[in-house]
Amino acid sequence: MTHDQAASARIAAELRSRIIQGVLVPGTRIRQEEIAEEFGVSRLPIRETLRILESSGLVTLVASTGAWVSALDLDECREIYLMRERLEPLLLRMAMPSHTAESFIEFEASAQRVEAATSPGEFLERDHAFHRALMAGPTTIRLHDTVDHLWNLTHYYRRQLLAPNAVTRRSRREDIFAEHRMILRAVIDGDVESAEAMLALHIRHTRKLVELYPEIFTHSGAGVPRSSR
Amino acid sequence: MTHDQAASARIAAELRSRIIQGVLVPGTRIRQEEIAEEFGVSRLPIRETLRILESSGLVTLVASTGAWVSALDLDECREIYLMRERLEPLLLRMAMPSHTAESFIEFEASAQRVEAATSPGEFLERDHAFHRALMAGPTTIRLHDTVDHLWNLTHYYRRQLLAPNAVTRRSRREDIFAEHRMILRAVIDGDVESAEAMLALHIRHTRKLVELYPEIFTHSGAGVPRSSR
DNA sequence: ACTTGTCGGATTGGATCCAATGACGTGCGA
DNA sequence: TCGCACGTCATTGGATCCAATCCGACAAGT
Repeated sequence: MTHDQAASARIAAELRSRIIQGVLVPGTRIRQEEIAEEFGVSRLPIRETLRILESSGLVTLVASTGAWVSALDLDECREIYLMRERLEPLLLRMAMPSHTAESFIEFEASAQRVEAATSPGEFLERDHAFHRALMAGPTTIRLHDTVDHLWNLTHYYRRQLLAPNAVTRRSRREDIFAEHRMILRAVIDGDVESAEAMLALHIRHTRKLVELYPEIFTHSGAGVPRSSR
Repeated sequence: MTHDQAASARIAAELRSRIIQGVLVPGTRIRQEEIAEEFGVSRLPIRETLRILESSGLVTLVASTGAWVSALDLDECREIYLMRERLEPLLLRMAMPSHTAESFIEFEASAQRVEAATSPGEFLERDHAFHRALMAGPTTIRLHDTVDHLWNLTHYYRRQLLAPNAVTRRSRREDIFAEHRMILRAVIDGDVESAEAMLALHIRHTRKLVELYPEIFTHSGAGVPRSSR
């Protein structure tokens, strides 16, 4: 079939993936023609793609000038974490009624996979999978999208936090595992209040860690337009 | 100047305004050519406009088929209210440190204007202004945008709730005023915890009211594609 | 030497034109 | 009379072409 979905949406998904995986570093310029050539389409769908990414905050575009991968500063990152501290517990609460005994087994396995991760990339991937599994509910599309969106916005910096510095990785690693187990325990017990509180604390701890390493927000490129949305 | 901002963004803002003001009813189809002709531009910027509105959930577009103003059902509306119950108190908390004595005076005046509103449209307008004023902070762009977005998504239904039925309007009116005053009192006292709790309760009460009148979600148009995001 | 004005290339924004897909209506057959 | 298939038509999706804007370099003047 010629287009199982619109080209703009498909390319937007691909670019989003590159941005959150750090292939496209915040601050780098995006030239329409370059992307168009790579995907073998005209510039037109690319323009639509950039509008989509802009309205979700991943790309900052200046009229008649160009598009850049949005960069966050520490305050914005903190703000996003604060939002996650409020929203993810809510999402977890709404997902919990639909969990079953089979879900719990899968959650345990997922938590095990996080602990068995050997590389930062693997860890990030599996950690995200664990959180997504816990909060996967049938009837919360918008909330789920919002949470996913917030996660995407900070994914690059989370990776920065883990990748270069073995110290931050070591010190926090065991804490994260313990927190995961406590969240999982509360979920299995059906204790909504504990699960919410523990998940909020989990995110809060990560935020505190981010605030300890503000140097990950110093992008070398000086002329990077800041995000406007 | 030929374009102080991009045409797609300008038209997106206009259409958004029409949707939240109820000029464009949820479920109505949007034909690109029609809009293009009205604004005196080609279909191209309209396409970008629709992508923008889609990614913010106001418009649902089906590949090669068309675009419709997104319609909510009761569950989605409840979900959005639950998100607001979590996020708006956070935004209020973050805004409070920047408030001054002059702000307080303006808040009082704004609350008075809400109570003096004579028509449903006026009431909605002033109520929104009051909430926005309370939560206007300098350093919370993304949170503010998210809250504003959630507000937009339910604006039409809030209007529906007030407009036709004098009973719901009467019964809740005094409660709303009282809650506004209690929130304002807490804000002026600098009591963050009370302000957060009271605002959450305020939103919760409105949600409960919405849940009492599910008939506002019965859109006559049968073939309306549901929102996917 | 530094600032300022101007010119040129590169890049984005928009309009028109063409192809492809989905929907609706009609006609044929059971 | 009802159901299915086919053909036409309206509408969307994409490509190419043209105009407007912005950035950088070069040159001239102070």
